[in-house]
Amino acid sequence: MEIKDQEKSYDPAVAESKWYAYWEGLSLLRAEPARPGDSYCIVIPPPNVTGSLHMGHALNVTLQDVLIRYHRMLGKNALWLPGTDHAGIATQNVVERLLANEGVDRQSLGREKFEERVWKWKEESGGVILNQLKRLGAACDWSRERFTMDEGLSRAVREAFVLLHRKGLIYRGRYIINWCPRCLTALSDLEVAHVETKGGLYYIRYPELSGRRNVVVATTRPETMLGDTAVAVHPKDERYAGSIGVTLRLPILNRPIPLLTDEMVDPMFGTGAVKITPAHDPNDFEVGKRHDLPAVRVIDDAGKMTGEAGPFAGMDRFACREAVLDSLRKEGFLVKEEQFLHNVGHCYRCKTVVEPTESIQWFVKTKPLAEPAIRAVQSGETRIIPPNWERTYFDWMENIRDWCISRQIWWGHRIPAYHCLACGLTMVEVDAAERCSSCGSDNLRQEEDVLDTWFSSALWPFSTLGWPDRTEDLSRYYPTSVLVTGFDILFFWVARMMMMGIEFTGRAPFRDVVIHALVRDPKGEKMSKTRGNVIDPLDLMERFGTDAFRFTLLALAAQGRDIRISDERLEGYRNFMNKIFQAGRFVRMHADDNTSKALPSELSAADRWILSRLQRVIEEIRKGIEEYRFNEASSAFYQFTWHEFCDWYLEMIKPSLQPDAPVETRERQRAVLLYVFEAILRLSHPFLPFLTEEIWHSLPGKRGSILTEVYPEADPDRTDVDVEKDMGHLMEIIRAVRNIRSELHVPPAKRVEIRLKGQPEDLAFLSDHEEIILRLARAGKVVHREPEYIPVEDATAVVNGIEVCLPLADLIDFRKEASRLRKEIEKANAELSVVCAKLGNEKFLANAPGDIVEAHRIRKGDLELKLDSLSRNLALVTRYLS
RNA sequence: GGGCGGAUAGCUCAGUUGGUAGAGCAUCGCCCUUACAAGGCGAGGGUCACAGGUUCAAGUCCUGUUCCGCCUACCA
Repeated sequence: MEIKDQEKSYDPAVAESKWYAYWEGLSLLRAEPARPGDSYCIVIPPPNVTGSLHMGHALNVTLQDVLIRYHRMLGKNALWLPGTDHAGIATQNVVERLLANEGVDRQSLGREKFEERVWKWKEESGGVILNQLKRLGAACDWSRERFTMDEGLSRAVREAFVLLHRKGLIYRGRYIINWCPRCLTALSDLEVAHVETKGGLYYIRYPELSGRRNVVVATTRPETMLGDTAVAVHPKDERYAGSIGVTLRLPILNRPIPLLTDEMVDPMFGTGAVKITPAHDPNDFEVGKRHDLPAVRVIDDAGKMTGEAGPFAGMDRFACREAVLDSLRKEGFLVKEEQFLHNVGHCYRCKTVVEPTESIQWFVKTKPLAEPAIRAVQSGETRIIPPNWERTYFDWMENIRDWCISRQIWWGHRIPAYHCLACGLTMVEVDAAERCSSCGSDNLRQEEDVLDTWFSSALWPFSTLGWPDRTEDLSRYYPTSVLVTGFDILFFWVARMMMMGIEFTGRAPFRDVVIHALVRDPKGEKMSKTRGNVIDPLDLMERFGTDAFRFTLLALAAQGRDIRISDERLEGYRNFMNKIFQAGRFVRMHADDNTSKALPSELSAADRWILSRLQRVIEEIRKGIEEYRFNEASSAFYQFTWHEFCDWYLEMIKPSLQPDAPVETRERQRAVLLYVFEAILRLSHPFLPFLTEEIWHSLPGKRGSILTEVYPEADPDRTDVDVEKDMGHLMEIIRAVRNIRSELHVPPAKRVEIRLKGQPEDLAFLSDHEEIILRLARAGKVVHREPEYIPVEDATAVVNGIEVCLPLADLIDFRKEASRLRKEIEKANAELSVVCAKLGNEKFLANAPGDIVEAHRIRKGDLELKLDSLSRNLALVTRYLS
């Protein structure tokens, strides 16, 4: 596995095609509970089996992969457990569509055949996304892959259901729920998406039976009037005081209904009178219960009007709305129509308008489960990151309502309840019941409904580890270390895992919950199929390489902010990948099998400088990863690798790598070079798994996978403040010379002389490292001048009290030089006045900390010195001009 | 209705105990210098949305305003 050196630039396809198989082949991704090390565990948010990789997955998975690889390199016993979710309604819809293409519907196929068909589909197409995760580099332990409907997890679901039922935390009853007339199932409150919709507000006159007076009600859904069984007003509403208790006549159907009072009514809205439809409105349902009103279902499961709707029976609910309005208009009952903006609930899977409907369903009683889940976050047992999501979590948990968990679909965990057809008893059992425990009849029928997909998802962090069995994995890896997820499923999933995790294991399922951003298109719009602005991660990986793609996501992953992905950004990081690759080539040109792996004891200033910088960047990167500030970690790495290691360090050490350098110097230099570069690769392996593995194997020496290397640790003894300062000055001098050369258009080939003027002690370090200045500033020689030296025909700059003079009499355009100096003076003056203003302020001197004041004083001195030199030099130049 | 977030260089965004405003891309010069033109070197560009306040000192803390997102809610 060698890189061909004739390749001029990095070709990601080559590296990406081989290394994943290599890791898998060596079982490097497999976790072993028996191995030592603190455990570090992540369970993947299981993608839907119907899914294919989108940007959200890519970001989510990249973050987790960074964490897993990082902690593995730290020596932790790391497990990343992958899997997929059966995604009840979504999957059923997909397969139903396939069947429709064949001209078959699920009813005619029958439940059993249909389920077989879905399983078959799952086996054939369900694995697509997992292979896509591999392309991303996800270092998951595939030997532990799970599926929410595999045998173990299904048993966990039944077990959980039974335990909750025994505790009275699952119940069955007739309530109003959200019904999707297209999916033909109940939905939980969360599965209803509210969409602001323009509609009408219709005022309808309900006459008193006596005929003397009328009550006018306002409604957005006139068709439901057919199911009205009362009209309600607020008890303190004086407008209706005289009418309370009278009987009204429901228009069209002419049904007598009472006028009653209820606190729920807002007297300020509409007319202050509300029509009550207990069968089709959650509020009305409650009112109906309080007043013992009949509930009349006028809309059936498919959204068609029932026989109760009289003349409208069989009509679609929306057609009926118009028909009812027509009828009311004709008969003079419609007194007013207004435009009205309100929220309409839609099925989150198929976007059909949801119909609130009264029916018999199963529910989880959530309050008792929510309380400990709230406490777990309050106490810090689980941390939510960034913490501003805590409030959202608390708000939802504190106002939680019971969770409707039964679904009238076929694909999912069938509820483990058995109805006795003989005596009517319902039994809830983990294993299929054979006889009625009350009457002994064997005429039992299992509940037809299946569970909400999110019920099994709620068990995911422990069911995947073997629960309800007390497995080795469970005790080793639970509670898990971190959950990485998007905020869109905070309630659907995170909150419920918290509740169930604590209920069944006694412990919150995660140490940390990391909430990351949404990935948007370059214009900042949410990607969606209907908008047609979906960016395919696989396409980006193809075009820019997986590592560049991952690095882009990481660099943009600032906490609490959405990500806009764009080609420009990817290009930049693709170039960075190539930069690292080229640096690898450079290292390979010099280091060989004989190069020492240990750092030599004797180190040049440049070596000590890069090593010192390396310690700092190691700390920054580690801190960034540990605090989930991936953008900070990646940008620290970028900055160091490109602009310090490549731009400065490599350039500085080139001479000592040349054949004419003394052998010992060369060998020492090679050792340091290899050492630092290896550190760079190890540091970035969690970000750039393919590139680093590729280069790692190309370096001299026999090597295993970089995946199993130790992550660099900062060594405080290698940080060297002095050398950082000295080298900083040296670099500034070089920059100053380059600036002058560039501004004055000195020909690149011109070897200028550099005269450094200053106090001997300030010049000492520079004179020791003249060769670096010569090389990087393209100088012919460096000469030191006493402070008394007067640069008559020189271009000049001032850096840290040292005057940099370039004798360029023959080359200088003195007008340009004068304007360059004026610009410098202007800048320095502006800054000086700010600094002086502060130092002249007594309150500043009295209140600001000593080190700040001192820093200002030093700054002032520097600026004055600089101004002094600059203006003197300007005077010289202008004299020359005239 | 409630909550959360955003407004900083032409564009996209960093900026965590308040202490001299940063990056990438784009722009403008110069350069094929033997790792890299997917490159190197240099440069220009910001009254940090607006108005107040706290402080010696505010992009950073507080209050209010405007505009833009998102989440949530049983006003028919």
